[in-house]
Amino acid sequence: MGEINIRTLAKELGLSISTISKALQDSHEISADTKQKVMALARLHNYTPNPYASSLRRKKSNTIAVVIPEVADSYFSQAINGIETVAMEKGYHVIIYLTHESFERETSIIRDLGNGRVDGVLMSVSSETDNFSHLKQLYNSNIPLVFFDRVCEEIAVPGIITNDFESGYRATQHLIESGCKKISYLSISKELSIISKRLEGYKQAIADSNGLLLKQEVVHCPPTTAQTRQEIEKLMAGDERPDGIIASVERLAPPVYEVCQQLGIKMPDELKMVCFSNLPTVSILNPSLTTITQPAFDMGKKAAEILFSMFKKNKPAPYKMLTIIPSDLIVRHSTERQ
Amino acid sequence: MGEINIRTLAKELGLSISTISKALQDSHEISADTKQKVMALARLHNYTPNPYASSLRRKKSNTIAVVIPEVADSYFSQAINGIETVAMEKGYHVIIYLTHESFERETSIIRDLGNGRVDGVLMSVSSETDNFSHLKQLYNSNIPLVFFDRVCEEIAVPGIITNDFESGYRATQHLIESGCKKISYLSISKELSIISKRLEGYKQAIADSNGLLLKQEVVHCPPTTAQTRQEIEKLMAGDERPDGIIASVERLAPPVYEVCQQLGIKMPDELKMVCFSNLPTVSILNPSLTTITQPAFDMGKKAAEILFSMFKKNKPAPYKMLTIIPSDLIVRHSTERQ
DNA sequence: GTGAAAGCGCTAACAT
DNA sequence: ATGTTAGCGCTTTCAC
Repeated sequence: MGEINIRTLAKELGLSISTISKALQDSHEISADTKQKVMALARLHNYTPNPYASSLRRKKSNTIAVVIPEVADSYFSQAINGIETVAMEKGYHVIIYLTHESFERETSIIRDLGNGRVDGVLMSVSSETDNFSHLKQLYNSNIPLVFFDRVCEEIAVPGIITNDFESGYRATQHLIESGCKKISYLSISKELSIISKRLEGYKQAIADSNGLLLKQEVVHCPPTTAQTRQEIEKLMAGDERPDGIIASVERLAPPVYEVCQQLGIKMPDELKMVCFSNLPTVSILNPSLTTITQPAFDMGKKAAEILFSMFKKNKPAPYKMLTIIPSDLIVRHSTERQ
Repeated sequence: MGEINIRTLAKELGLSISTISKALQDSHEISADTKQKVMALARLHNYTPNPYASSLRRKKSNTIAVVIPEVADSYFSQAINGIETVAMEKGYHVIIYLTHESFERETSIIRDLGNGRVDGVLMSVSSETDNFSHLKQLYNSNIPLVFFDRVCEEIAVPGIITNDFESGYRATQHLIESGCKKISYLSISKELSIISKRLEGYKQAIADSNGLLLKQEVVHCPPTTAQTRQEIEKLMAGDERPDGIIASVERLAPPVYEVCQQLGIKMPDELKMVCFSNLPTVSILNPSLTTITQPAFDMGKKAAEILFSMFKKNKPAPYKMLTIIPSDLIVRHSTERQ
């Protein structure tokens, strides 16, 4: 830490500490002349007030936490861009915490967030999370909390989501219209709100397709790539293999392509797929991949905006308000009708 | 911020403030019995010491900054995972700052980092950066700094890099061996160390292929997707279009595929490409993409480890030490010889 | 328009 | 083994 502080500046200018402080904050109590001098000296020394002293005194950290399962994921990294846009604009700092889909890590991260380190928390819950006491505790410590994408309905705070049910429905309907008779749904969690809503949409679409005799099936994909790959091999090597797949998150698409290549299954002839994905390369895959594309940047941006609105004390807390930003179904070759 | 603090605990237990503080730090001065009671009460109230008060007193923030151009990039997001692994283990917090390749943003971020907010900085410089006074200033304020990937050679601090020259050489050599006669190099910056080293490798490989009469050409790709797309269209629609491309960063690959599709240029028959990329989807592209794959996670991890080693005062500063972790050339169909 | 002084919550000498 | 106290660097009342 630098050895020059507000006291040094005060001495150097023959002014009091409080005058320096006020001048640096451009207070109207201070004469233009003094402000000039103070600012100039501060710039000269490359001085900015110690953020920890300032935060301690003000009881405000100018920092928010973003708690997500993974950063190497196009949805989350784009959401971070949205969050960072508004944080930057407001002069806030963003601490990133990664749970790697582990309940234990999530718990220990959240428990460390109630002590004033951050002014607010933006969060997407891990796929393992089925107990919410850590979140309730955070909620009870009165620190503003906003969920995005993977919300937790047990906690009465705002959430930014996309139209997951409808997206699951449209994806499935699209596969049915493309001629699929047996559609499998690749899941990653029984707990996650988004995954189950997408699943409900899928089920509803199948139910609504009376008379088309569609088989349905939910395949649970484990967290590691290798395990997921095995699960998909098992699925595709079986006698009753599907002719349509809904992949509920982007990391599930590559193993499907790989298994198809390995087993000589032709897409879209023998298998059609829709994937929830924001990857920039979906359009140049072989075949190009039909996707449900989420408004990741906008969801992150909106979540941050709502969090910042909660910082204004006078404003009433937006109790459990849900903001829905719709996703797009983008049709490409992986679902082309034969 | 919570209203319960160390004083509350002290009163509640009839002990002094300092006893509480020491007990919470598991000091050997405190009896096992007292520790028990203190820990229990702290847990009951979900109390942890105010990090800002603690940081102010200790002159240590337990926080590091990661300054990168972009997070929605597989290299940087994987590097963050490596950084986070070691930060988590050491009980450190990670603040992310995004420059979006803007020199101005980079400068203002760095200028705000000399005041004790973080104990150290990990950084990859922006492609616009050609003046290093902000970095020198940070260096002069004695806060530990480590570069990874995009290092700045003007500053005498450690850097973690990969074998960029050799990778550029091998990529080019591979294209030559696959029969290319005119190889274009897609650049994103004239300043960036990594880009120019890869470029030198490219030039050297061409120079070393005496007698094969290879044409070379460097195409500069602007920051936006649309502009890059135009640049590549111009390149590929021209009379003397290349039969080989080295794409120096991953975001340059999709537009090449798209332009080829649009103009009916067949890969790898009429155009072969090698791309510096860590995208998980390269193997399922059409055709699958030959890549130089960087050890992103390991580079992030190593950078963090070196930064943490600099925190130990007794250790000598690792003056301008360069750590090189090699990349892999992974051959796929985009460079298949006809 | 400027200054003196209290105190944010904590840690670490230094008592005892 | 426990307690007293100074002070980290800053902001903010309150006085002048």
